[in-house]
Amino acid sequence: MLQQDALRDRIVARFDEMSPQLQQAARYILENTQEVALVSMRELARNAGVQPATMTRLAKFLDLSGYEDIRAHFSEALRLRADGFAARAREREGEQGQAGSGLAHDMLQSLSAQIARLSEPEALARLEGAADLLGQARRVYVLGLRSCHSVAWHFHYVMTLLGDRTVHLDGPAGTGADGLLWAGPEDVLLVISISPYAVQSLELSALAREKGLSVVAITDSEVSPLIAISDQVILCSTESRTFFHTLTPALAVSEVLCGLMAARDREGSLKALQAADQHLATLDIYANTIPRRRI
Amino acid sequence: MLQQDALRDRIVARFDEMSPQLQQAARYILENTQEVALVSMRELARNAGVQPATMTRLAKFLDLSGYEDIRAHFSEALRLRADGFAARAREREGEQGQAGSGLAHDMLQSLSAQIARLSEPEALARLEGAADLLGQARRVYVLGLRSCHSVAWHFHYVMTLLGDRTVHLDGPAGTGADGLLWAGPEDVLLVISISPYAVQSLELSALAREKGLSVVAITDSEVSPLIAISDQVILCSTESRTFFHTLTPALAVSEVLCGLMAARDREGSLKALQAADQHLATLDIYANTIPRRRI
DNA sequence: CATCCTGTGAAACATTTGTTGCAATACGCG
DNA sequence: CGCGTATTGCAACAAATGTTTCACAGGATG
Repeated sequence: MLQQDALRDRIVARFDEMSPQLQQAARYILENTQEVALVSMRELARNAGVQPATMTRLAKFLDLSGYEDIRAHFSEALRLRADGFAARAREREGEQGQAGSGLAHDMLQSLSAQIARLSEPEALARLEGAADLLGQARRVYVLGLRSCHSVAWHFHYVMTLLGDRTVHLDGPAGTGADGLLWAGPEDVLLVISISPYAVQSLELSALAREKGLSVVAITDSEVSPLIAISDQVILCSTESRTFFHTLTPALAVSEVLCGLMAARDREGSLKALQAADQHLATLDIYANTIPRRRI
Repeated sequence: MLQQDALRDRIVARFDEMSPQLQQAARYILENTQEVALVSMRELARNAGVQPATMTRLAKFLDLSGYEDIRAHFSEALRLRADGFAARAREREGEQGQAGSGLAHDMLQSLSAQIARLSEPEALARLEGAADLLGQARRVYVLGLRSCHSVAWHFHYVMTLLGDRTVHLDGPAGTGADGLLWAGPEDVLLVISISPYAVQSLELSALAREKGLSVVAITDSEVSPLIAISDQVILCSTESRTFFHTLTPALAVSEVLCGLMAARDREGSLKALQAADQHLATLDIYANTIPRRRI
């Protein structure tokens, strides 16, 4: 256990002052950390050869309000560890009076973990597979509606800098779907959709499939309706402590896909980017200082 | 998840036969596996937005004797997973040297770290400050062009679900800027811009400032031109191992801002979201299965 | 239209949980 | 030995858990 663990340290530090029974309980906890999170206090006490009350007393002895605090602590530790998340101690010591003051911190930690989880071997394999498919396509149609628009658009935008192979299936006046008109079996549809799934995204994906396109899906669950009709699926978490779903992991996925595709053809990508740079330069799109006002 | 997981597979396999409520429960379990082991059934049900009884019913549906079987299974999985963690970490170190194929892994690790860095005290303080300012505004104008469009739009989209205070400064036919016409000192401009900075973003921000608006900026550097004209600045890294900049941290920031603002007024937010849900439901925007084709 | 059926929410249920008060015990010290 | 203190076990407690039951709503079927 690499991470700093305040509670664990406290137990060790005060171990000598404890009564024999408390020591027995404490010893068992130290040696079976994860059990604390996984079983009830009574069962833990049973396994430790100790009375249930002793666990409560141990908690009080450690200046905690009750056994629940012990469990909460080790639960959190286990959560983080199972996340495969590089140990980052959560110091909850100073809970500010403000409601939701720790929210930002929690959200960011959680996002960081969710993205880290994407770098597990299985997810990586899926990313590679998807990049393969997208890389071979004659044209890549990108579809993401409502909340997923941001991801779809960003993917399209980046790919635009690398060439003109991508088509964004969106547009004013509901003409988005028209883009599929000339699509065929050599093409690929990249669809991003999370629960609740926009009907139109599902319909268009099904249509694309019928037209013979391959389908790559970025979605949120193994039971997403997109799974059935997709050749490659990338799953990303959307859980958030807020009222809404997060799209940050999905965006990360789309950026990785762009990165992988660009890496397949370094030469071409560089040349394309130079062309894009030049194009944008002649249009005076960018600046580094606040421009004086043209009146 | 490398290991075979019979129960998980069974859930996925029989998902289609489930009733909507069962599906919702099953979906949550699939996406939050570890929570099953760590919290009580009732709490799990609460988080999944489902009645406690539904969890029991799900267990029965899966031919188990009760919910306890589900928990036992995922507990065991988590136990194994946590045990295997040390080994896996060592594996990960070994993989580092690989070229090309490690790109995805590197990118994700790096993104994870960048976001984690945002939860440092100073960044958190800035986030709180920005949320304060945005929360007090009569109206929030959101501006993000080119690559930053995705972030701006996502912020606007989420805030739309919470009310009608935000105005997205973008639109077809170059009319985006017109939105500022009626803006005044009680309003706030949220501008997202990273290097290279779009001229128009800078111009509009300067204009907003002249009209008396407060300015909150999400940008990438302490020497960003936006710093000079902003009341609150949130810095986020855009470094990436690819040819392009990453916007994932910026998106994370925007989601945190949304989260903070929603948390200030839980009541109002919940009510607004319910209204939005109802609105979208009556429009039949969403579905959970691929719709049969309307011919 | 009546009828069945399935899916759902709410309430009641027995059980288990974590906690606490109290008596029994062990132990140190004069 | 006697006494006081600290530790322990036990039993009772309220709160929660997981389960079951029942009634109702909505859709299909005859």
